[in-house]
Amino acid sequence: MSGGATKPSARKRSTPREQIQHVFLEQDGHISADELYAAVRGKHPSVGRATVYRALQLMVDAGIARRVDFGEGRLRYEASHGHPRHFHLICTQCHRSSEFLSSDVETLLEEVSSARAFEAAQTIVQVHGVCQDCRTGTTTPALDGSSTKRVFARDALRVAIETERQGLRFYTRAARLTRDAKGRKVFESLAAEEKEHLGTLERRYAQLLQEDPALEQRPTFLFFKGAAGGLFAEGLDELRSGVDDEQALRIGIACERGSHRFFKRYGDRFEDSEGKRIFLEFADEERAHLELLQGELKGLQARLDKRRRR
Amino acid sequence: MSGGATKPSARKRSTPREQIQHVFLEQDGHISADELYAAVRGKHPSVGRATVYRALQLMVDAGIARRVDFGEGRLRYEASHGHPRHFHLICTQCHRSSEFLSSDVETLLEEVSSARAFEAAQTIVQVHGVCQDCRTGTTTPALDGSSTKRVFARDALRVAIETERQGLRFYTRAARLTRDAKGRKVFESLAAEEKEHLGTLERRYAQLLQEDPALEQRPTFLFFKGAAGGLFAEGLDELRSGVDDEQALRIGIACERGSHRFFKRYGDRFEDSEGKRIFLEFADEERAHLELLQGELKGLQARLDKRRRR
DNA sequence: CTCCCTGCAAAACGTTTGCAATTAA
DNA sequence: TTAATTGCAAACGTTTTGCAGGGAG
Repeated sequence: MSGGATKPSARKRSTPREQIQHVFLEQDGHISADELYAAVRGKHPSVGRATVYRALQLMVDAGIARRVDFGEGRLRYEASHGHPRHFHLICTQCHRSSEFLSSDVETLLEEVSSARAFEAAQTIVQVHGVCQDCRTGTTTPALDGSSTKRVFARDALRVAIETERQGLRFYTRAARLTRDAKGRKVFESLAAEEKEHLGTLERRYAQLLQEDPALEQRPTFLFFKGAAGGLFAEGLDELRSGVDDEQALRIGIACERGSHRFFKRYGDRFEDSEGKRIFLEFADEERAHLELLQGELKGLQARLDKRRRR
Repeated sequence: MSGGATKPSARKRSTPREQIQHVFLEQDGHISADELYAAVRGKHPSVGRATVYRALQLMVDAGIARRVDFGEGRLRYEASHGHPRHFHLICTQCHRSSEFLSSDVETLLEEVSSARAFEAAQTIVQVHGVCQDCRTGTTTPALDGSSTKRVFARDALRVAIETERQGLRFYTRAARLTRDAKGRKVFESLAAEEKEHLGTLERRYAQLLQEDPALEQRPTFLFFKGAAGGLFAEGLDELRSGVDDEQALRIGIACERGSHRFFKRYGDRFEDSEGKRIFLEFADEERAHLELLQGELKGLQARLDKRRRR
């Protein structure tokens, strides 16, 4: 655990540890210690098995690698850089695994932990079974590292775009319903803002598609449901049943707060990546809206107070 | 066998394999092979380690035991009889684990599997972290086998009672809204039925509490949310917005179908237990309601058709 | 007699450690 | 010089296996 901060500067061209790390990082998927040892031996025949184990341990400590245990009786390792933490679907026949993330599952598990006063540090979710390829005989190529990143960015964008759309519908409707002129203006400007940002997100999405035309066909990585989308939808429902200006503001505030929290929380917890950036930028956007609405609510209340006093 | 010398009369009454199984079944919680070996040796010193491993494998094959891997570098085993499958909260400090089940998480994971065309066989969910006791210094006694069963029954009853209550409210309101005399009668009789059944369930709950007065304080085992409760609640919402007889019937049918499916699916998948029985009985109840409503819908449509033709 | 079960010891397996040699600072 | 790093081999803990002895049908 000790000599962390100092860099083991150039002693040879590269030390065995650096060689191992280099070989590790160019692997895709989940590699076992022995597989890594073999790969390293291919390039650097003098490296010992123990050094590989020690290097893996160090990479795990440094956050470069993550240990995964599929219950095979041996451990596997995956590169963590740019990869969000995730769950696994593990095929018992071909022993390949595919990754996914469900923010809804994570939320539920947090609720369970909290109900038991349990301080969760790490969550392992594995679904063991038979994959599509093994059942149908087709062959879906495994995702390499850069594809995974793009898929993650794609899904993050989809969540953001979907939320943005719901936000836009919400503010358009709220503007229509609001009688107070100033309040209406706020909703109108928010709607305009959402529209513009929606355009930005959609352009980014299109750009991502250009980088990888097959991207849209790739299976979903990030599953979300109630998490963020549900919030604005709920607000929309409430708007439908007829509300006054103040209530509309309050509903908007609740939506933006929920949305901000969701994107902030998940963005913070992702590894550094395009997907992370998308989430955090979106969280900022939502917070700005939140603050605008909060200010507007105060203003509205002040005006109402004044009117009442007269 | 060496037993001949030590035990004069009742020798050879049970084979080592039976002895191991017997000792295994009287253990609580998750036991490792070595711990079981030690426990068996306490009663039957001649049993070999390999026989313990072989017996465990056979019990797993026979469905008596379940393997669990907490990533400690060794496997653990738990008795499966009467225990529903479940997820784990695992304390990294005291190495104890507690169990829970979330039907919502299961549902979400099924959706993910289905989206990936993955045929799920087994789902592992482990939350690693620090338990309440280790953080606060208190000591919560571990649940023994019979307590776990009672907690499970308690939670199953709670889900059933909650669903029943929502059903009662739903039918009471539906009866009030229905103009067609025959349809109203159906809703009224359904409401009466739900009321009576609710009483039965509540009596069963009270009885369970008598068996273990501390039962109500024990932490939740079965987490449920949208799964069943949400269904009737949604139906109630729809009723509120004003519907005609036919729509009310359709909403009721949707609710009962959802409810039936939920209880049937989970009941089927539980190990044999009080909780399982509660779920399956409830599923039957809901199916009966479903059929009644479907018949009533047909009748109503026939009457409407007749009226229209005239 | 055959067949399966058993206990013991040995092997297998992935992983860690002791140690002496090597290297960098 | 000192401290860290390495390769090798041995040790480690868990689990499986080979095998010969025994019991039951």
